[in-house]
Amino acid sequence: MLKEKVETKERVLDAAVSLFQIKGFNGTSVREIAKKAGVNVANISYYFDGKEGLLEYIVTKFFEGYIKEMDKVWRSFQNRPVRECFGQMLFHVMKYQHEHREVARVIYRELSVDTTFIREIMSTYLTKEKYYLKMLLELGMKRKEFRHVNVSFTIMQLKGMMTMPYLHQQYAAEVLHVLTHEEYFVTKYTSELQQWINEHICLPCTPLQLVVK
Amino acid sequence: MLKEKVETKERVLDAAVSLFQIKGFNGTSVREIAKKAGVNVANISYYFDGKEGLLEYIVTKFFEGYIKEMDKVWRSFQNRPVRECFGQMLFHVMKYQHEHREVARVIYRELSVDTTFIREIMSTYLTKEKYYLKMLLELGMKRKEFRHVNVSFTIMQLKGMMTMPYLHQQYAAEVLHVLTHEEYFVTKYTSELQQWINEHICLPCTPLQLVVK
Amino acid sequence: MLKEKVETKERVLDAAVSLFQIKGFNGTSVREIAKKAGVNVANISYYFDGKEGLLEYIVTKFFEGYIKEMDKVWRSFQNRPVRECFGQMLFHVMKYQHEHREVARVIYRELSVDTTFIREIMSTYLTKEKYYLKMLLELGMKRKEFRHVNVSFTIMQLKGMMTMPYLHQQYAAEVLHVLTHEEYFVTKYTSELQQWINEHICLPCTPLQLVVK
Amino acid sequence: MLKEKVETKERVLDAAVSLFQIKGFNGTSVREIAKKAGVNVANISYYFDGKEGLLEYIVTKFFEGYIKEMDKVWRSFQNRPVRECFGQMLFHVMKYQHEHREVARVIYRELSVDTTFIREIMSTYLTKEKYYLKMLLELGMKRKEFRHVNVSFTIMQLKGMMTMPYLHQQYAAEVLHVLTHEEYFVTKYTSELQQWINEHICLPCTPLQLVVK
DNA sequence: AATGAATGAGCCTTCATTCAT
DNA sequence: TATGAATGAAGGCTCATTCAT
Repeated sequence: MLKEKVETKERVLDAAVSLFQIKGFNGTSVREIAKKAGVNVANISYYFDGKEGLLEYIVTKFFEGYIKEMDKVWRSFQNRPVRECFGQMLFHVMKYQHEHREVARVIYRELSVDTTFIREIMSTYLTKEKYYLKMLLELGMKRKEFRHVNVSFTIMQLKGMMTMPYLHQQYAAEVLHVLTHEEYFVTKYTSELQQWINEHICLPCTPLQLVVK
Repeated sequence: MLKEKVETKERVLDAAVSLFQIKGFNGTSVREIAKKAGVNVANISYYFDGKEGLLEYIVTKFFEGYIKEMDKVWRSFQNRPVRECFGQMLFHVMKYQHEHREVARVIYRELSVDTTFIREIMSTYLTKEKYYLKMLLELGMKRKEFRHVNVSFTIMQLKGMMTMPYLHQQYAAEVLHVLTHEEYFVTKYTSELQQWINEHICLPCTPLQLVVK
Repeated sequence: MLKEKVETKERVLDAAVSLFQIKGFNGTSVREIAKKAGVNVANISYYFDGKEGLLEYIVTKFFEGYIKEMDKVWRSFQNRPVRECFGQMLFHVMKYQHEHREVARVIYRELSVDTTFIREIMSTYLTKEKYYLKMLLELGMKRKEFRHVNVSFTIMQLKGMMTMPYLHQQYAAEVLHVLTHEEYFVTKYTSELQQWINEHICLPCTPLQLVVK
Repeated sequence: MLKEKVETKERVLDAAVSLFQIKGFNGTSVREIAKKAGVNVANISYYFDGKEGLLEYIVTKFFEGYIKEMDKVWRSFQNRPVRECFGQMLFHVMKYQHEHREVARVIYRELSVDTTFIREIMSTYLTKEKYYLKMLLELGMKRKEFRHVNVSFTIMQLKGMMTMPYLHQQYAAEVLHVLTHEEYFVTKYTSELQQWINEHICLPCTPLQLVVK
């Protein structure tokens, strides 16, 4: 049936993400995935053209949505205060990341290895992300909304803070006793980051209004 | 000769770290390591009791030194202003991490997978690290040096910022065009983090003196 | 094809028995087996879950049939003279052993090593075999058909004589110049054993009728 | 010291026999042997020229003593009744075997595999053993002491009964509950075998006197 | 005589993939 | 679309042995 067909692909994706997230891409075998998904191994090659293709599909889909979120914010805020746009961007990206937190954990880990595919991801999606952030920061600085900051360093710090709870979810849970998958967490953590922007980036006279959806 | 014997073990370690860092633990085969080290494969089992043991050796050694750095700072600063101790701790840990930046990349990546060994590392070294940070933060708050902050969130943000340039070294280089292995970088980035502490944690009246070495 | 599928498994079995018999279980590598069977090595793990599983399959199958033979005789002879049943049992077991003489050689050798699996085999099949023999001997003694003999010793002697030509087939051939695989041999040797039963176990008045099928 | 030197060789032998007996020759590694013996692995190659040489040493030593026992009996009994000589031979061989029962288990198992070395053993020691047995049997038949029996079959039966308790020591213990290492056992079992000779081989008029040392 | 380091060959198993069905 | 059989390559590990000391 038609329904079944779609399901197989979806079930493979779910199983793969769930396993990659815990054991890593190279630590997971296609047989495990197929078993967890309750389908035949050959389907993985059939639908994704191999294990590698499966990862590529997952990563690409994630970043496609990720950039779309940024794009959406950018297009709707173009002429308002930069700080608002920046805050909104942060908020929506965090929300998106939270909704795809298992995939995020997989991706942020795999981004740290050096393969051709990862380089491609960097030169497309991550460069695009950087473009948005840099543009906003520079615009804010130009408009005297933001202090003069080192763009790269700021992005690095921001990305470090943003990815930490999802990449190191287990550390958060077992060492810090913070359950990063809870709805409450992402809300609270995001406003901490927005506060950081306020303190660290915005010029003091005009504080950023926290806009939560 | 005595010198030779030590060399084999050391060469395996170097080769392993270098490869793990780029391809990941599971993405690297023992044969590759042995080949790169210019020694026989069997030496890996001989010296480290298998590939797993090799990783454990590397990780343990790194954290042993890591905690030692924190401990050293803690013992020499006990009765001075907390902000100084906190700043010194950050500085020395960043320095240590920079000196072992390849290992750091391996470790921060592997920390994100779920294995018995990683859980052990968390419950020993990372719990110890958290203990120091938490203690200092709470002491600072008690002494009215620090603002009242959420300890776990603060640690998460701090650790996110600290690990980012080394875990995602390639991203830093290729997307942000920041060469995180340069001496200059670590100095500059560390003072950014210290500034963050000043702004975000310290109460405004008494700014932290940046103490570099 | 259906025929092909069965063949692979069967060919592995044949090759394995043939090699185990000559070189021993531990002296045979899976690659040799696969090569001799003309199939890929991976099939051994695929079909038998590893080399160990292959042996277990062979041994279990052999003893399953072995006990079945004894059982069959037991069920059809229940109320006739014990000596007849005993003789029939010997005859059918020898016949079964002869038909599976290669497997028998493998098994009688491996039975002499100490592994968990072998202990399991002993506590199931060999205990069952002993049960039949003991029962018959005791029944015969009770009915005054048999002399009073030490059951354990008798079983040991009998089993020693029965297994010798197959376990030490090569000795039989090269030293004694007896070709134990010949049809003629098993017939002759079995009647010698039946004669032994007559002389050693049966009371003289009522000699056992040799019943050859 | 001198004492130590001898000890190393002896300790390797003891450890080897003990392990071979339980795990088989191919199932035992030289490292295990060295570890159990408490000596360095290289000593095995040093003293026995490799693992194979170790086995050859053990086997040869055993059979050297074995044949010596037969020879001794043969030389001292030459002109007395054959049955006595035959009985004495059986007795001394069983005694020798019992004293070297661990080695015996190793050897009888390894005799069943097909290697060049085993063929050599067969064509020397086992052929010699057969020569003695055959000679005695034929002499007895000639002198009308023995019934006319098939020499090869008789040897096969006899050897089967003789080796069974030592090769399948574990079977004897765990299935038949007979502890074949006990002094009592060998005495009792040997007289059973001598009785077998009486019944099966000797002509009834002149029974064999059981001579136990 | 005895050692510990080091080797190359080989071990069994598992991998991702393909193929006929 | 989905399967189970089958594959070649590669995985990590252990083997018996050698060598300088």
